[in-house]
Amino acid sequence: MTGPVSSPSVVVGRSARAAAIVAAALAILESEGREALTMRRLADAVGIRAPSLYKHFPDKAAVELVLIEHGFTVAARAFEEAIARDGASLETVMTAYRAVALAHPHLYRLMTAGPLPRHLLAPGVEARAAAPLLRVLPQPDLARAAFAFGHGMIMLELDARFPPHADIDAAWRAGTQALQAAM
Amino acid sequence: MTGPVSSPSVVVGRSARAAAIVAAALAILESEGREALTMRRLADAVGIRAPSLYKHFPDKAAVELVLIEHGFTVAARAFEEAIARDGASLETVMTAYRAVALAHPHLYRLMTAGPLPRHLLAPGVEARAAAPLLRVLPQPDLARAAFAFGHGMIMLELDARFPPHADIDAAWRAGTQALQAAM
DNA sequence: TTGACCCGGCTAATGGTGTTAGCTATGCTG
DNA sequence: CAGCATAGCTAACACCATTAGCCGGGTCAA
Repeated sequence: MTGPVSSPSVVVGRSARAAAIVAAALAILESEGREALTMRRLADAVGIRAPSLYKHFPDKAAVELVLIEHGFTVAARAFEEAIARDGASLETVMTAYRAVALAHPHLYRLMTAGPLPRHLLAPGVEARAAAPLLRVLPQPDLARAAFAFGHGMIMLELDARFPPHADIDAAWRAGTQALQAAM
Repeated sequence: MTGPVSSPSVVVGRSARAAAIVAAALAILESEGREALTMRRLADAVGIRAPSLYKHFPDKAAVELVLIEHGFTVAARAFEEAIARDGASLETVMTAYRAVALAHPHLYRLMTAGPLPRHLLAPGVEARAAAPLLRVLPQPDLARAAFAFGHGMIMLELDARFPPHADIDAAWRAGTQALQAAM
């Protein structure tokens, strides 16, 4: 089950049509996954023909890039709210990380699939999402280890790569506590 | 840089043609990545037409499955040799994990891309690759955390997701030591 | 020896993908 | 009012995995 489709936050400065395209793309992605997000399908959802999409975006990657930026913003907000609510601890951030990734699995996959075209990403978007983890875990090496741990856990959980009987909550706790203790 | 293309180990019981197809598929995958592995390209490499591949494999996923099994075997051997050489420690296994993944990045990506069709996998192949980690880290929850940490580190490194100045070796050490200390 | 059969090639074609070229209508602007 | 950019359209291209159907050659049995 995916969470409710939030309206895209990365729409400012775009034409109404472009914003509608992004909204439709996000809806398709979140409900049916990356494979379902084709240019024809997207055009259908907006009520135009596929080639007309290229009047608003240079290619499919450009649409996906906007979705990725949206994903970073959603994640950043989730981390910030979690810290405000539950305090600035590693456990808070890791719990929020898992929650937001599982609430938007297809978006999370898109965000982390393959190399990230950093030079095309709006500046600050990535840094804002990374900041909360660095705040609760200031040592850079340990922060990267924690990031990798969380990312790996999510991917393995999403891909059902753990054995069926595995206690995923316990694995999260064990890893988080190990990193916590190393601070 | 990918390592040298090892000859596929999962070829027993196949016709010579099928074995040649698997060998060519592995060569294409390891040298050019998953996108380059198309049925036409694969058929070209073997010297036949694409539809003729279907006389030997039901579909493309079946070819990829053999490559995945090969990857598990390669990884398992690497772990076993590392333990025999350097002793059964978590650090040994983690180092071997990273080494084998970086030596075969495209194969590693294929192995870990999306859900694993366990019911189609030859029995024991996955368990053999998982055994060394469970040996050096018997607590299941911590072992899963270590697996996730290693997998996450590899994916982030392969996708150049860490900032350019990041000390990836140090992050591996930090995470490994944290898990080690939690045993 | 001849017939049947199956194996492993082939060509042609289908429906999908992203994308480009080129036409046209609408509406804003000088 | 002329001109031009905008944003739609159809047709088409190259590629993808895959299927249908044909055919030659080898094997094996009668």
